[in-house]
Amino acid sequence: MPATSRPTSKDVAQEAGVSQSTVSLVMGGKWAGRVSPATARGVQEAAERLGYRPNPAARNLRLGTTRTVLLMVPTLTAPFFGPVYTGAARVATSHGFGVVVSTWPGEGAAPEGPFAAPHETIDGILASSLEAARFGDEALAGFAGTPAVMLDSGPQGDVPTVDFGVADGMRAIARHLAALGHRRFGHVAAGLDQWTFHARAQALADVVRDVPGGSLLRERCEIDVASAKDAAGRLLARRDRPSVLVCDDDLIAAGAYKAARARGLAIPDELSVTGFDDVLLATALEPELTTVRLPAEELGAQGMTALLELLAGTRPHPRVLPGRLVVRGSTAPPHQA
Amino acid sequence: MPATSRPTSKDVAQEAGVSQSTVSLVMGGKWAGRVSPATARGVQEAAERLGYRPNPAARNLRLGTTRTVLLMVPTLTAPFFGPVYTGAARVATSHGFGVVVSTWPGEGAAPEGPFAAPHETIDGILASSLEAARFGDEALAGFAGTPAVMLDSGPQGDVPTVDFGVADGMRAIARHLAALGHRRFGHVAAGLDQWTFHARAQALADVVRDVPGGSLLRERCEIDVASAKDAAGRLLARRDRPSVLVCDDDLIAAGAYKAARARGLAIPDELSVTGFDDVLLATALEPELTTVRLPAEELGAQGMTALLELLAGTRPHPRVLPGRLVVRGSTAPPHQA
DNA sequence: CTGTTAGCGCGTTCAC
DNA sequence: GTGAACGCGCTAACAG
Repeated sequence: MPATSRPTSKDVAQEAGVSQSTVSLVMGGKWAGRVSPATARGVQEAAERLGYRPNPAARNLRLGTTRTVLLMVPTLTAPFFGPVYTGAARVATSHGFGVVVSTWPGEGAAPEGPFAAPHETIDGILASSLEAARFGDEALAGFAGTPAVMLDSGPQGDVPTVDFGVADGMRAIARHLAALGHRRFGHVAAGLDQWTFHARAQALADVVRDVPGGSLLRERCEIDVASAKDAAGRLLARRDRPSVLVCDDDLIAAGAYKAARARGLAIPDELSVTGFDDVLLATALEPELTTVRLPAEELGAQGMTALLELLAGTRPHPRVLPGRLVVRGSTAPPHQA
Repeated sequence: MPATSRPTSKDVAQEAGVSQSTVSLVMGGKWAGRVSPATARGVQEAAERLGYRPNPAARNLRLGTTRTVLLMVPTLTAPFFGPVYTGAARVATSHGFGVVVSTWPGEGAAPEGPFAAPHETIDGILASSLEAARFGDEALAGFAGTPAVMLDSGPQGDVPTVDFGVADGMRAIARHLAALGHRRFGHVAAGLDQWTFHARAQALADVVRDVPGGSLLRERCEIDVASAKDAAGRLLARRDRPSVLVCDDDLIAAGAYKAARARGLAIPDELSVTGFDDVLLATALEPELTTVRLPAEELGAQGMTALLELLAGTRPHPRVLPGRLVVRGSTAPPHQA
């Protein structure tokens, strides 16, 4: 056969002098007691010799399944989502599944037809960190029929979820700060319409309300260092300047560091700063950042586990992954002004 | 039909009262002058009503093409590869292609059969940052037949490549440092057997050799903050301590910062530090890092462009993307001891 | 133990 | 302008 096109199972059958079905059985690895060892080895050798590999498209068509799931994330540029993939891929691999990643289609890219995103043939979807604005159109119409699990997107109607215990995490931060003696809280909040950020804001407000003499100011920003620096700067410029900046994300905290430095405020002696997520950056900063560790890899792993259950016909229970307060060097009792 | 299984083109045909081929023509968008507008609209409405989407597996099998390419990277946890994906996806999308990501199979995971990595049906492969050790087995046997482009893996035999001008970048750093008056160079090198790191080491050595009275010490480490801190610490503990630490990666530079801080050395007054890549971290550090900006997104974009050319039958020319020296606050003339 | 047969859903001839 | 028939490569029944 020409070298230009790949050999098919028919070619292998011919080469080995058997029928296609025998080839299929041998390649499928389930010839135990159905094909003679001699014949099987002959087939394997023929396949090897020809460099044969089953055509996945044909296999998928016949089987109606691809053993592949799609992980959709808002972006791969943010440091948070790499580990999510890693966790998902680990679990998937151990069950003979593959994972492909896609990012949510951008603003401009009008999805042609319902759910144009994956060119892929997939068995299920892991949808991470969905924006609230997307729920209506996509989560319902988009996934149409495809088994899906939503990650880090808050409690949903009828689709299984895996979420972080962000409220508990934020409360832990706030209580840690209150115990240190802080009263004037500044919240540098992510300006994204996502469940997780709403939950963080709510939890922080709840705790501060119960702090005697407690006050809370809020500024919103993008999740990038420059924007966060601006927002933090606005907070620090006030006469009633907060003694602590509670940031919705470690990246935002990095911006807060820069704003503090720009005003000559020492961390943690004159200003405490906290982050959220505990990405790599948190320990690269000086001083190292007090933050809440969100088990991103575990999110991917648990999500995949739930999706696999779903594909197997079981209805997975909702999962909540606790965040853990990690106290490092960026928090201290407030400066006595 | 039952709600459990997705509608097929046959269902649409029946619903619209036409034949399958008519449906195929209309859905394919090429019914210009072959199907009456009235019929076409009827088909489209029927498809809409049923929520019909062509079965990708069947389409792939028939067409022999998937309009999907695979991007393989060493890891998604490192901050560098997100932008690579973004750039590749941007170009692919504009040509009607999709991108799926995979990481190189881990050490333990023995690839079953030749190239087990993608469960996917793909038209081509973008292989990024291959380790030299992998070349023999994978690059040759692995891609067997599949059109591939190698990214950031150095010049290859017969497969098209896109690389960074890392040697030029490293020379720019070294000359910048030499011009500031530095003589004692320390190289905190990544202990990975990749082309890019060999090229960096070579370029640095070349420049230092031509610096009058120049000396060069080298320590290797993993690409993570803790390991880099150790390696940098070993360099700083020497009697003939370098006046500058040239780091193979921004992450490594972050470790160098910590080592410096641990020894009470002020950056840049008592010690200069440089990075490589210019990831997000570079501007989050204090002082901001002097580094070489590697256009990661452009790497993905150019790689995809080359792969698309390859798929179209053209032989793409090798591409080299220049790195640009970005001088920030972490470099200064050496301290007069 | 092995070979023959049928059909997954689609796109594309070729008749009408 | 439209429909019937065929085959992509594979696997699962069923015969032998």
